[in-house]
Amino acid sequence: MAACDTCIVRNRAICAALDHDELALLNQIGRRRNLSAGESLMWEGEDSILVANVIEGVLKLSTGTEDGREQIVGVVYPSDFIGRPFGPTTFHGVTALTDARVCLFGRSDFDAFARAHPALEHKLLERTLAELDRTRRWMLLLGRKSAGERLASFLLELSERLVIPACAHAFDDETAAAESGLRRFTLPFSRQQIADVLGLTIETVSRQFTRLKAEGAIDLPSRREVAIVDRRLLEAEAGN
Amino acid sequence: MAACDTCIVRNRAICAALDHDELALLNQIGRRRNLSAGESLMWEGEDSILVANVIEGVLKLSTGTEDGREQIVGVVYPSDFIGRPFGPTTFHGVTALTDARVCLFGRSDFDAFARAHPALEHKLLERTLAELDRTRRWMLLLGRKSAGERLASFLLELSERLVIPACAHAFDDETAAAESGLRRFTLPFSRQQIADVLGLTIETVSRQFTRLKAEGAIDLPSRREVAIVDRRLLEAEAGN
DNA sequence: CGATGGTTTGAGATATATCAAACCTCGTGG
DNA sequence: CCACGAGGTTTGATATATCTCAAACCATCG
Repeated sequence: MAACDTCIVRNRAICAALDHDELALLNQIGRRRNLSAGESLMWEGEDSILVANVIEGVLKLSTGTEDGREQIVGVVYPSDFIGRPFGPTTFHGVTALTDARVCLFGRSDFDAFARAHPALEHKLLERTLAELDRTRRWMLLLGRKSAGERLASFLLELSERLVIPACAHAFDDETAAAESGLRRFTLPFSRQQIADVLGLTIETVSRQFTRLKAEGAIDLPSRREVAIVDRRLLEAEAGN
Repeated sequence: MAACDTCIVRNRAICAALDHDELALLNQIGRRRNLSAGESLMWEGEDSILVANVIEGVLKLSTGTEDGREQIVGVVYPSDFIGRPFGPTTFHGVTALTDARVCLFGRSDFDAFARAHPALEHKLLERTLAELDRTRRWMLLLGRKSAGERLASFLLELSERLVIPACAHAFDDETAAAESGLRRFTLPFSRQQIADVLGLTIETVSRQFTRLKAEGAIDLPSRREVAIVDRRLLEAEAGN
C-alpha cells in the first residue's frame, strides 16, 4: 500500500491533484524523512537537487549576507511545498524549526513527473502564486512598518497559519477558533528567529513583546507561548 | 495576420510556449493597450479581472498601509507577466512608470486558455518561481541592509534588468555590456519611487546618491541618468 | 545546586526619519 | 527670449526609533 494513502496532507498538498494510480507512481520516486528541530535540509546557494512536501512541522527559509546578517524569507507549514523545481540553484537555506517530517523527491525526478502531469503543475502554480502574494505583503512589513506593527502582524499571521486544518471544523472552542485563528499557541521560533523574520534585533523584539503584553493585547504564559487577549487591539497595533 | 507574429517579446514572454496555431487562438482573446507614464492598470485589493504581458516599458507593483505609507513590491519589464491568474483578488496595484504597452487578457479567458495549454502554464510557473526567488532576495535587502547597500544593490539590479535582450549580443561596447549590465542608463523611477522600492525616505535616497557619486562609484549626468563608474566599488557597497 | 543558553532590561550610540529651506529644471506665458 | 512658477530634488538641522553593548534574569538540565 502506498504511504500516500494514510498521508495527513494528502488532500491539501499538491498531491491532491493526482488520482490513486498517479499517486502510486509519485510514491515510487519519493521517500519520507524525519528532521529534528534545527536540522537543515538544503543550504543557500547549493545546487537544487531536492524538493519536498511538508507533512508535519514548521520550517524556515533563510538567506544571509557575507558578514553574517540573516533574514528569514519564508516559513512553511504542513502541506506546503519546498525547494526550487525547474531551476539549478536553491537561493535559500531550509531548516526545521520544530521536529518535522517531509516527503522528499530528487529534483530531476520530480521535474519530469510534474511535466508529465499538468494537474500537478497546476497545483504547484497556484501554490507558488499564493506564496508570491504572501511574500509581497511581507515586503510592506519589512519596508514600511514599525517594530510594534511588525510583531503584531507576525503574531496575527502565526495564529492563522498554525491552525491545523483538520481541526478547524472539529472545534470552535477556545483552542481553535474557526474564523479568526488560534487564541493561544506555541511559538515555533526563538526570539532570535523572530528577529530574523521581522528584520529587527532580538532586543527590539523582546521589548515589543513586553509592550504588547503591558498594553493588554497579548499574554505570555511562558517564553514559547502566546495568548491573544484582545485581538481587536492587536489588529490595530498591526496597522495595515 | 496575428499581431503576435511581429511581437517583440514573442520569444521571451510566456507565449514562447505556443506554436503558431495556438498563438492565433490566444491572440483572439487578447488585446493590446498603451499606457502613459503614471497610468494605472490595476488597483490594490481589486477583483482580479485582468492579466497581461508587458511588451514595452517598465511598471511598478505596489501596496500601502491605511495611513498612506507605500511600498513598491515589484518592478516588471518587457516580457514579464502581470496580474493574478487563478485567484479572485489582486493584492497590489499596477502602474506604468514609463510609457508602456501591454497585451491584455480577461482573467477568466486567460485562466481557461492556460488550463487547456499545459506548456503555457509551465512557462508561467517558471516565471513565477523566478519572481519568487527575486522577491525573496529583496526581503534580505529590506530587512537587513543599510541605506547605502540598498541603493547600490538597486542600481546594480537595474543595470542588468534594463538591458534589452535583443541588443545583448548585438553590441558589447559601452552602451550594452553583455556580461555585466549597462554602464549607463536612464532611471524609470523618480526619487520618491526609488524610496518606495527601498523602504527609505526620499531624503535618505538623495543623500546616498550624492555619497556614491562622491566616492566615485557612480556619476549622475542628470537627475534621471546614472552611469556606473566603478562597478567593483559599487558591488562592494552593495554588500551581499 | 550550579552552569548554560536564551531572554529581558537598561543606558547610550547611531542611522534614518522628520521638518524646513534652498536649489534646479523645465515648461509656460508674457 | 526671458521671467516666472511648479515639481521635483538636494542640503541642512534636529528628532527619534532602533541598534549596540552590557548586565541582570530565568528556565532547564546535568
